[in-house]
Amino acid sequence: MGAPKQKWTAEEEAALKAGVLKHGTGKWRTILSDPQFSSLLNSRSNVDLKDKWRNISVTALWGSRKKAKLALKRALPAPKQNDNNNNTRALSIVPLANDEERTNLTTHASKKSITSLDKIILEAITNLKEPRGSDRTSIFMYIEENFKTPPNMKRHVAVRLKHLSSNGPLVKIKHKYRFSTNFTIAG
Amino acid sequence: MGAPKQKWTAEEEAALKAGVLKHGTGKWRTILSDPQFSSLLNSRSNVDLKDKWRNISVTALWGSRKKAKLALKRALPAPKQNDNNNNTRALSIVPLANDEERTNLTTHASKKSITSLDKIILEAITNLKEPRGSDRTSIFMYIEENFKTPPNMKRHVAVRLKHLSSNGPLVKIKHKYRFSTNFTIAG
DNA sequence: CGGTAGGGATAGGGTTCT
DNA sequence: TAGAACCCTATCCCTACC
Repeated sequence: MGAPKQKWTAEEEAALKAGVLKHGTGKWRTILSDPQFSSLLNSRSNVDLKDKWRNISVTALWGSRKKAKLALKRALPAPKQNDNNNNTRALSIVPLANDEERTNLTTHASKKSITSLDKIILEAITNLKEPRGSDRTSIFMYIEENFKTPPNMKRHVAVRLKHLSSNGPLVKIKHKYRFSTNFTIAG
Repeated sequence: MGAPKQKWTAEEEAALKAGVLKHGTGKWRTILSDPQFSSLLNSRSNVDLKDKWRNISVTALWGSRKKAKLALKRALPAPKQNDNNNNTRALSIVPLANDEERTNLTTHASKKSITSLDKIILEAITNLKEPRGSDRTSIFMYIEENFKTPPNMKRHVAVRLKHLSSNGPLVKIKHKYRFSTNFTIAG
């Protein structure tokens, strides 16, 4: 606590961007030592520069999509399960177009253009990183956000969840104080 | 998502308080990993601990002053040091009522009904266990949380900090990249 | 040691639920 | 309106690797 967070000012951010343009990314100490920037960045360390640049990059990547998501979230106060589509044609789930984004966030799932549903479910649970496991709704939402899905995705996912937890790599967790059942990866 | 709010039990709260006294504030993951507390807190995340500690601190800090302060805070966008209480009557700081808790959890501070301010300051720094020392604000907060204080406590503490660090057992630490000064116990 | 990359933790503002 | 629980993410810290 001895240190309140030191928020980046617009000037500092501009200096960092200019520094990267001049010296390239990964040259944090060089940027700091450049007299052109050192006065503006004198309260930052090379590691601070690296972290801030990472943060700038991430928000730039996600910026547009995030706003759409937030708007959606506000429009739907209670996004109740509304799966009235009984279509039963085969599943074909493919990753969303902008793969650089996904690659940033996933550690192990790669850019295959077609992935099996079970793998997608495991990826969802892994990346959601919920300490007590993820429930079906969370898993649905993750998949919807990260893959192009057919209208009956939820039904298929529910079937696979049941299968994976009865004789596979998933474990059901029923919380003491909650109603929903969560799923985690066994081990 | 599919999860009603999980209210904190008294046991969990006690475990959290004990954990903070043992490891210091801001050591949420450490507290969670400590076998002394992990079983009691196993349904909480490190972020849950942080949030709960914030709630505890806020409600403990302000009994009656709360509303006035909040109003003030909203009125002043940049809340500069505003200690306009120039009262100079003597300090009388006493430990908070629930001494069983404090005594259970602190190793050396005992239940004296009156403790000298210098001792309280050392207790604060010791128990906060901040790796690079604690700044005045942290010390103030610790004292306000653990003792019943008069309105001009901060002024007196500031005076004693200056004294203790100029010719006593405290050492000032000035961080390379920051403005605030921290204090640690010399040795 | 000094430097960078990347994972992970924390702080503090916001939001939701009761 | 308020308080408690929870979410979001910029900032900061730790460790592995040169």
